[in-house]
Amino acid sequence: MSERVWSSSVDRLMATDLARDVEFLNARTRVIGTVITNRHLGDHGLRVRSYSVLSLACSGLRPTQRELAEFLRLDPSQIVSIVDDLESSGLVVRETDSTDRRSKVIVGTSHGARLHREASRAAARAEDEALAGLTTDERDTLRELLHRAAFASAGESAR
Amino acid sequence: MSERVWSSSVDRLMATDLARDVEFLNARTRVIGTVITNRHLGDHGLRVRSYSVLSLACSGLRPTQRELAEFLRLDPSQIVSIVDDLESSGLVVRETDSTDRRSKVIVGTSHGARLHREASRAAARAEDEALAGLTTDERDTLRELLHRAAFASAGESAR
DNA sequence: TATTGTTATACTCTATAACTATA
DNA sequence: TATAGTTATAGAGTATAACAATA
Repeated sequence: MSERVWSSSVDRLMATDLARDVEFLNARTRVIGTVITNRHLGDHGLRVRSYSVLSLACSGLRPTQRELAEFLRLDPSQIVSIVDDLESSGLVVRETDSTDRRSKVIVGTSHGARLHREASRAAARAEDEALAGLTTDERDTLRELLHRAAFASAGESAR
Repeated sequence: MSERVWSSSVDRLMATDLARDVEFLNARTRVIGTVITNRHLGDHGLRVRSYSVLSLACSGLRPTQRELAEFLRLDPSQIVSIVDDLESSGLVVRETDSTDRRSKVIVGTSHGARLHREASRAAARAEDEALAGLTTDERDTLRELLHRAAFASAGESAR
């Protein structure tokens, strides 16, 4: 069996209502997951947000900055600095959309694609570490339910 | 059936690997959930973090600030300012632990308990809104899996 | 010596408004 | 008139170190 890893202070409070609150559980899971993932991605000079943008840039779908912002739920102005960093590192390039010269399409370079392949393995290891304690089936169920929650929640189109 | 609420830009990118990444899905779900929950809690002058502290203070378990920090995965110094705010609003009080005078136990006042009852209903409505699209059974499953992920992930006891 | 709460500080993340160039 | 990207700025959240009181 797995050993106890948190102090008694923590499981003493697990009897509270808050410990059954999805918003709280989501927040706590995310803090833990982000710390672990940033640590793994840090070996490749990336963090969660920059990895996400690089991943979409290397998907072949040629997203615009506006699409990145909506998908990642970040403000368009935040995308600017993330793309600036990735571009100055030679991982992605901005291409002006030929059909709408206002839009800029973000595409990964060959260097970016190579780094993304390495980083995605690091991200997978981070996920594996963060979800230790869940079986493979349970991880798939969690993924499916989070996917629905992340994309099906109506009405909250923006801030 | 529910109508489409996100633009085509978003579901165009749902075919990417990132859309199956638990860390990303968790982040997106949390952003949506936090926005919704903060909006509901704002009617009572609370936000997610202050509501969490108030909730534990009103649990009857008399948590110390250190316990709050570990359970909520916040730095002890962050607890200070949250408790300062709640205390200056008359919602909680600091009581010096009689068995260890270094520790301060945070307990809700009667005013705090009353506000917490109202706020917990607001939080429940927020959860209901954030998880629209999931059935009751699915919400319970999500709650259970997040609970395991939030508390079972070993090794990441602190920074 | 070690721990609890506290203060101070810096850094990251998030939110808002205004500007430019294109449509 | 509206939209994509950009800049600037402020606020919220997070991380780190040092200190006083107590153990």
